[in-house]
Amino acid sequence: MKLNDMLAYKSSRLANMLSTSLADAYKDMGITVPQWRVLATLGELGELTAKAIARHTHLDKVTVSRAVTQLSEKKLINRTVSKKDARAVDISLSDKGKAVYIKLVEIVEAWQADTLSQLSGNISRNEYAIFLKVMDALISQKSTTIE
Amino acid sequence: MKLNDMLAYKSSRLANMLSTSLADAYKDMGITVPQWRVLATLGELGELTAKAIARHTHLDKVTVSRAVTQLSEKKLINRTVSKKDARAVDISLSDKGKAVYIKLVEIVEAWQADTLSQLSGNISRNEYAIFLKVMDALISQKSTTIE
DNA sequence: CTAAATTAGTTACATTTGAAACTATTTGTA
DNA sequence: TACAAATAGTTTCAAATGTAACTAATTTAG
Repeated sequence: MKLNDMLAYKSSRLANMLSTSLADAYKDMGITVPQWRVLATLGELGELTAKAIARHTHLDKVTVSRAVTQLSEKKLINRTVSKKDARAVDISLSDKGKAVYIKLVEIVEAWQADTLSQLSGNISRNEYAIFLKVMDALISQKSTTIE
Repeated sequence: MKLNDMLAYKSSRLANMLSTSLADAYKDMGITVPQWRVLATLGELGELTAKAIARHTHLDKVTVSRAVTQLSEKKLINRTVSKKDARAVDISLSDKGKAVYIKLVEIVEAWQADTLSQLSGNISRNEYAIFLKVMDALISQKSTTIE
């Protein structure tokens, strides 16, 4: 078996390339990957605790804590101690954060549409759908095995 | 668009899970991911310079340099200054390195076979082939764009 | 009710990683 | 030839990331 046929190697290479390519598209906004995942989660789900964000983004709680601190320094989120549990912090997008989130989603959607359209010569819509299905199957297999 | 529908996010999650799962399978051997990639390349292609290893593994040259140093300390590889170019180092597997490589390939193949067999309830052979094809198409798209 | 165990989040520390600077050698060019 | 530019590989430094230890609050068991 050759390195290029190894599933873990190939998917790690793909992920690196996609992440780099996408991060390039939004690097002007001064947002890191963990920060983007936190913003995306808050934009999608509204007010959440740090723990809930970690669960949804699959980021480490330390990484979330740091991203939240950084986003707070940029005034993109609001943090208030939870009424129900004084250990927890309720986190939500500020108005400025909402604007950044909307802009980021536009960028990500454009990047993704562009990526897919460049694929369309070689890969059909149906093949791409199968690709997503296999990814999901692998993710759910490994998440029940490991997590 | 939701986080879970984002291609870069999903593929990064998949790569993390696969890498972790596989690295778990060979962690007893005390080999790191970069070390494994170097061993796999030398096992596949024979004697190479560090630069050639970096090109084939898509690892940074610094990462290769360090992995090579570590593998040399473990006596898994031989390094000799190249006859043709005194700046370059020819690197090849030692006998001990070959034995470790063979063992590692067994482990990786078993892991991969197991991963695929667990998939077989939901995903057909053909669907899996399409998955690989789309991965390759994405990788080659982004490698011409970026690298 | 109270003490032990658990939980949310942060901080401290060690490890990994890559960019930039550096050394030694080779190549290209006048 | 000789000197500038390029190249192979290493080392140094700073940034990112995760583990473990920690603080403060909550839950659970007796």
